[in-house]
This record gives sequence, structure tokens and C-alpha cells, in this order.
Amino acid sequence: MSGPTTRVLTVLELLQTHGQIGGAELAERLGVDRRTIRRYITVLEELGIPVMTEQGRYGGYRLVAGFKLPPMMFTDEETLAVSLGLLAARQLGLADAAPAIASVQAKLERVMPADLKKRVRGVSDTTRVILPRGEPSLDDRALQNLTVATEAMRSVGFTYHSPEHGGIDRSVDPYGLVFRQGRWYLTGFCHLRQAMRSFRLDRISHVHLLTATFQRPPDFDAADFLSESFLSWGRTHEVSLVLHTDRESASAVFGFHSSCAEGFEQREDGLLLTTQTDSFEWFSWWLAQLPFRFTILKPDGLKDALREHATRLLECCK
Amino acid sequence: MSGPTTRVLTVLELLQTHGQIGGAELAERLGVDRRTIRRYITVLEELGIPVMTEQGRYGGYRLVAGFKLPPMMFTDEETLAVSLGLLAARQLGLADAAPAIASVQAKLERVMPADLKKRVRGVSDTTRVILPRGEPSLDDRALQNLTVATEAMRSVGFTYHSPEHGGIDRSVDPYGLVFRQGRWYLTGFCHLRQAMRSFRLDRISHVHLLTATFQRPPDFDAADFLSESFLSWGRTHEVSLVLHTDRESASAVFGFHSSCAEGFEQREDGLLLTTQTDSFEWFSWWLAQLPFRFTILKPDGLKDALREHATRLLECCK
DNA sequence: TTTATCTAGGACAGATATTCGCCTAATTCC
DNA sequence: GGAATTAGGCGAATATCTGTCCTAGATAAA
Repeated sequence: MSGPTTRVLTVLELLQTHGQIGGAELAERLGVDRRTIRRYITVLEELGIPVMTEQGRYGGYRLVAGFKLPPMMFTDEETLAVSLGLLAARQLGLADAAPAIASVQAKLERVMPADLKKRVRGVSDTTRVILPRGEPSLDDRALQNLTVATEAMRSVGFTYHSPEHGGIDRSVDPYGLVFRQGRWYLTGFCHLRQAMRSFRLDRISHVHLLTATFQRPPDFDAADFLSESFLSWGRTHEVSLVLHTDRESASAVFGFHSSCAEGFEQREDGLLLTTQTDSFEWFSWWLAQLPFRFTILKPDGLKDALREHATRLLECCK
Repeated sequence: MSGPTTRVLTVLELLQTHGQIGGAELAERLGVDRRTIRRYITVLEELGIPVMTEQGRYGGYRLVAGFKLPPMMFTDEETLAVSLGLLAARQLGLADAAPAIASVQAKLERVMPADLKKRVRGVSDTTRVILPRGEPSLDDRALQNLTVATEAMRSVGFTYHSPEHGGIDRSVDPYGLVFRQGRWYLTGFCHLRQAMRSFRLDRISHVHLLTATFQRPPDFDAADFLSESFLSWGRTHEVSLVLHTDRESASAVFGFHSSCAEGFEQREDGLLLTTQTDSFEWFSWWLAQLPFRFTILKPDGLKDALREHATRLLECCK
């Protein structure tokens, strides 16, 4: 445990663990002079690890963000947490989007002590996240490419295969990605339609980045928009219905944040919901699983579809 | 950029990035003698970072698991991946289970370069995971405690609040945890019933570890069991039905792995599924959302429940 | 088996870095 | 103002690091 190398690393570790720590304490812990501590701080800064100092009484040292990432020293618990996070990311299908996930896992795997590895394995063996599985996607690298494009605010082109119209080439400004019900969706500004649209990633193929860039509207809150947009895909048919329930349990079902209360209107007999859909089949399927009663005001086509769905169910229990 | 400290760290970084690397290459990259490289390797080992050496032709150095975690050197991409993973873990509510998630995030946050922070923020702003929201749980630390117990193979005691029987104290050997449909479930051996049971975590309160330990059956594959157990909660009523679809799309709906094919039996008119349920309401709700036709063979109570569900849907579109 | 490539590590001398201790400034909080 | 704390220069003693040369041992391929 001797040599400056070891001790400098120890200082780094102490700084990472404690938010702020004084020179006197560091000196005592390392068994060196305070003067030497100051030199170690200099060494760290030469290593590209900037250290902020607080002068005066109750002063001390702390790490600050620099241009480069310093070596990270994790405790066992923290490593476990990171491993869990990586597993979670994999479950969500983010692994394809971020190949680095695999490399981090490999790095950790190589150096994790046996007992820690065992704990990680224990948790991953006994803990499962079951997500509904969507159809296999047409373009395996769609998520990866779209993540990059969204982050870099580059427009993208792709072919969208809708059940009605077949494959259509589109160019879109990708604003955000949502994972919902086991599927990834892209929300963005569609150049073809000159309007906001959402796309299922498993219906997208041939994603490629375009040279054009775009600006997200500054007041655009991706999270809220994405939540709202869920009900607004397709604009073919106006739908309005009354949900016989209270606001709270409604939003529990929708998984929405407060903002999407916009689509709702309080009525005496429940919540009025006005939205659009382009598939009665899909919408009636969705309605069928609501845990509360509702009344369809319009259109008749939706009533027909739901009636058909219900009739089919009745047939099933003959 | 001189001094042994820097160079030793560089060696560590090179070792972490490359799986195996020879002394000659290291020496060349650092601009030092091969002898010095050997000394650096010794330093690393004194730091508690064990290095495996491969002698002879095509030999070299590589990191191996030790007792302590070495400082991890991540690239920007890797850090982004770790951050994403931590976010994903939070979304799944794993943060309560692993408090260290927060401390890792804090550590990273402190030292991440500004541009990297911006990228993380960019992705987290534009990417959302929407999960159905369950009821608030009775015991906030249930997941955390159960994770610990499952990992340590310690029996637990808790109060289970079922809608039918109210609160009952149970002692259970926790075998595994599943996240499904926005809720956490515990699967384990129930001492009260002397059988495998699953419990919703939001109905559990007063979790405490017992002193008793248990052994998971050696042939018990948690993952498979957890998948299967989904259909087997409660054993009150035998259910059998025929799904008019093929094996592939059935398992897509169930989100199952191959193993759960056990519950299925190929018939000429579809797949025969035999299982159990203790709630006809719940089961019929679940059936209502299947994207294919099916026929209930028994019991009649389930038919009634589904008929009622369908009738209610019919009323909704009057 | 032999040979070419690797690592292991001792010894030593010289170059270099580190450390300590003491000093004075500057800064901050009470 | 006074106490606490960091900043950093300087010099001398010392520790450390490095390159060089050497022998020994391990491994894979010819």
C-alpha cells in the first residue's frame, strides 16, 4: 500500500465517495503531510480530473465535471446497481440501441469479484421483467439509428409499412421515442403530412439519416407530448365517448401524467374523452380491456366494431 | 502527462479495453521499457487488481476477477449506456430495491463532462418508457426487503391483504420476483398453504426477514417457473380452453419462453390450454383482449363471467 | 525436439520524483 | 479581528522509478 500511485488513487476514491473532504482529513487517512495532499490534488488535475477547492474555514476538495471521465470507483452495492440497470436496459430492447451496454457488461464481468458476480447472477436469475412481446421488427437497427438521430436532431428517412397503405417512404424529424405496451414508437414531425405523427418501430424499415437537421420547438415537452399522442394516432375518425369513472383511475389506466387531462372533460356522468383513431378494430380492442364502464357517443363505426368484438366474445363461451 | 501514476492508469485502461494485451505492445504504447511494464503490473496487483498473465508465445496480460473492484474506466458511450440503464431501472421501480442506484447516479453526475451530461439529458428527455401504473403499495420497502431475502435465501414474513380474506400473516420462502403489467409479484413457497404461491407486492405489508433459511430446489429454474406461474396463480378453479391460433402467435401474446409450451397441447382446432385461476373476473378480462378466437371448455363460471363482460361491452355501444 | 516468443524477476547505477518541514499569502466564516 | 483552511515556493534528504543486462521458465508452432 505504498507508492504515490496507490495514494493518489486513494484520494480519488475518497473524493468520489465523500462529496467534499478536507485536506487535513485526507492527510491523516493517507498518513502523509498536508503539503503532499496538495501535490496529489495537482496530480489529479494533471490527469484531467478537475478538483474544485473551497477555501477558508470548512473548506476542502471536491470533484467537478471535467472534459474527461475519471476512473470510477464503485462499491459492491453500486456495481450491483449498475448491473441491474444494464439488465433492465436490455429487457427494454435498448441493447441494440446502445452497443456499449455489452461492452460495459464485459468490462464489469471481467473484474467483478466472484461473490459479487454470484449476487448479480442471483438477482438476474430470480428477478424477471416480463414485457408483452411485439412483432419482430422489420429493421433491427431502427431503434439504434433513431436514437442517434433524435439525439443529434437529424432528420431521418424510412419506409413505413402500414396495414392499410403498404410501404410508404417518409422523411421525419424525430422528436422522441416511447416504449409502451411492449413496443417502441417514434413521435416526430412528418414532412409528408406536414404534421406530428407517431410510428410503430416494428413497421419501420430502411432507416437512414438525412443531412438536414431540425430544431425541436423550445416549449416542446417530449414526455407530455408522447403521452398525449398515444390517443391521437391517425386522424381519420373523430371519436368521443364518456368514461364512467373518476379522473384518477382513468389516468391510472392511461398511464398519463397530469397534462393529458387536456383530452378529458369532466361531466356529471363521467369524463368526456374526444380523440381520433384510424382503426376501429384496434380502438374497440383497447376499449374492451378498460376496467370501468363507458358510453360511445360517436361514431357509429366504432360502435359496430365494439359490438362485433363483444359478439365474438359471446360466441367463445357458448 | 508524465509520472508513473498516469502511466499505471493507462495500463489499467488498456487492460480493461482490450481483453488481453502483450507486454511489448504496452511498452510501445506507453513509451517505456518492457521491464517497467512488468513493474507496473506489479503495482496494479499491489493495488488489489489481480492480473492474469499468459506466458509463452502469444502470451500477455489480462484482468481477472479479484476481491475488490478496480477503478473502472468508461468511454463516453459506455457511460451513456450505464446512465440509460440506471434510468431504466428507476422506471421499473428497482430504485427502491437498490438504493445504490441513486449513489451511482450522483457519482456519475458529479464528474460527467458537460457534453456527456447533455447527451444523457437528451436521451432521457426524448425517450420514455410508459408502464401501466399499479396501485400505490402498502409497504414502500417491500421490494427492497424481498430482493435481499430472495438473494440471501432467507424466509420472510409479511401480511398479505387479499380482497377476499383481508390481511393474513404468512411466512414464505421467496423464490423469485417478477415484474409484469406494471406490478411486481413475488413467487415462493408458502408455509401456510405448503405450496407454491404468488403474491402481488402492492398487497404486501410489514415485510420482515426471518432467521430461517431455505434452499431453492436445485432443478428450479426461476425464469421458467416465473413465466409459467403467471397462469397458475390460485388453484381454486380448473380452467381449460382451446385457443384457435398457432403456437407462435400464442406465445407472442403470453410473452412466454419455449418452456411454457408445456401448458399447451396441440389439437386439430388449435391449442388446448389447461390452467387454474381464482378469479373469473380477472381471467375473463384477460381473455377479452386476446387477438384470436378461443373456446372455453370449462368451467361454466368462467363462461358466465365472460358473457357478463361481453354483455357489458354491448351495453356500452348502445 | 527444437526454436521463436513470451513473461518473471534479480541486480545495479543513475536519473528523477517525492516528501517533509517551514515559510508567507489568500480566502472564508464566526 | 481571529481561527481555520487552502495555495504554493523553496531546499535538502530520501525514496522511487527507469533502463539495461542477465538468467530462468513457460508456451506454441515448426
